[in-house]
Amino acid sequence: MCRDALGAELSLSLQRVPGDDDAPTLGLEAYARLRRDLIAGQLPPGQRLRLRQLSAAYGVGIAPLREALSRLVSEQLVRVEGNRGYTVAPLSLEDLHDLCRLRIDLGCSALRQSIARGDADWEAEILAALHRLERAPLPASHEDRVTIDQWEQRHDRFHASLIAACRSPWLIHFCDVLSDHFQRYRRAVIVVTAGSQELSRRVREEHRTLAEATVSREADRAANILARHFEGSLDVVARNYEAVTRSLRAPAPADG
Amino acid sequence: MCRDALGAELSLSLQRVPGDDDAPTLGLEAYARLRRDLIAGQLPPGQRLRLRQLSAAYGVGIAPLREALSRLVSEQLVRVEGNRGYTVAPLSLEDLHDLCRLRIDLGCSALRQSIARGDADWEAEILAALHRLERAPLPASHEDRVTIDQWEQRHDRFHASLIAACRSPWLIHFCDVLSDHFQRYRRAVIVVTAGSQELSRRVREEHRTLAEATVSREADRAANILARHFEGSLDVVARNYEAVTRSLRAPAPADG
DNA sequence: ACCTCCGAAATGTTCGAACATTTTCCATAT
DNA sequence: ATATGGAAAATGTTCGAACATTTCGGAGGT
Repeated sequence: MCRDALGAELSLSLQRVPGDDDAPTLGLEAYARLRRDLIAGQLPPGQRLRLRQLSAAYGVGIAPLREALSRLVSEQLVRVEGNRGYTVAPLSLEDLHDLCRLRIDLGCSALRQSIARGDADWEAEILAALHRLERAPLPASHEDRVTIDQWEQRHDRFHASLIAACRSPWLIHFCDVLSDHFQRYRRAVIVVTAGSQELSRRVREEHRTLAEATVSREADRAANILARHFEGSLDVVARNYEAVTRSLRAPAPADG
Repeated sequence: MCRDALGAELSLSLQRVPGDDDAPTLGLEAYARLRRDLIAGQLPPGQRLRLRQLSAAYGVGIAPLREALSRLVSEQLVRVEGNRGYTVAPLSLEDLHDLCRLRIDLGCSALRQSIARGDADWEAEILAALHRLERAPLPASHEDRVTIDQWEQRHDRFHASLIAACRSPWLIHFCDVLSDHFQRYRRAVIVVTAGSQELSRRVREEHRTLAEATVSREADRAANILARHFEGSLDVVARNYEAVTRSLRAPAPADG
């Protein structure tokens, strides 16, 4: 009986339940890993993605790699040219501004709908996500990927919780897309935000008041805070982005 | 000299110019063909996409097929489950309503921006697209794919021309996504629209006044017409969709 | 009659090699 | 020196076979 029970348990743990979607194929794993590295900026914009090189780096064959890259092409994180391979999608100031304008539009719309339709569980999730975000340490350096990853994950989750009750899967999807793309720009400058006491204090305050206004159903105020929060992020990122590209375009005037 | 010139011309026509992106790989061709068939409803919602079967039908190997399907997964036209293959994404009434609500929101927003920023070329394109749409014959039957394809193509192009000047690539992209998905629902009932004199006359009138209001820069009126045009399409499709699924769910009450 | 187990068939996944295209680079001619 | 042509290398693409997983169906037991 003991052996039978053990056997049953074993087969159960190996079996796949109907709603299971962990899907442990190499193609899907490669997709997740590439996506993470793309958004985190580990693979620099414009860089060519040579297949044999990627294959060695990620330890998977070319077939699952191409599958993963194909999905990323549709997500606009990767570009493809027939017979000339894949490259990391470039960043640009125009794209950044377009991204942010729409993020404000869609985000505020989603937030208003969420406020109109959310229940107590939705409110609870927001407060929980806010708490986790506030407890996440700010990264001290560009190299500290673990801390950056954790902060970004909790930040994403907080913003996702705000609009989770809007009952529009497509709207949530589009907000996610924009959020992921914006993260590529933000990752480059997160250390700046973290380095400035003034700035990080302001951002924390914005998150707090945003959660407060949302949970207390003040739609206009919440939407306003969200819009200004996004505008503020754009400001920081754009300022820094300009500085970076300027230094790349022109030779350094003083210390060259 | 004659031979040299001929040779030069030949090599030129075979060579690829820098900005060329026709990309004649099997993977990209399969992607385009599958996408067309998915949107046109040739591959019914929910149907399993067996690889060897598709491979035979489309005359390409499994590798390029998986590439194509992976892209379609990201576009939400196909679903994938690890180790259990691909299926055509299902349709649902909830999805249809979500789709249309957002189509109205984003479409009107894009139209307003387009009206604010468009130039004379943009106006000309709208009038040209409207003309082509009005000259497209309406399909007489469900089987008449050539006519349906042509009408849908011109209809898409007309709506695209309206928002082309909004200067927001992301907004245009999202509108395209929604438009493609909505087309899956509309295709099923286009014959109904075409069959009703009353309905097709009304739709034509809507397109005409929409173009007129847009070109004469009456933003409020144009946005209003567009919203009601989308609502009207939703109505026709939803009514028909309900009828179809009802007849599938319940046995026919009279002639069973 | 129902359930469980197990093997066979079907199907999805991955690899390595073969093939095609693009890119690089060097020899040659102007 | 610069431009041209074309081999050689690098890279992208595709195929067919091998491998893994899932699904189907029947044998055996309760």
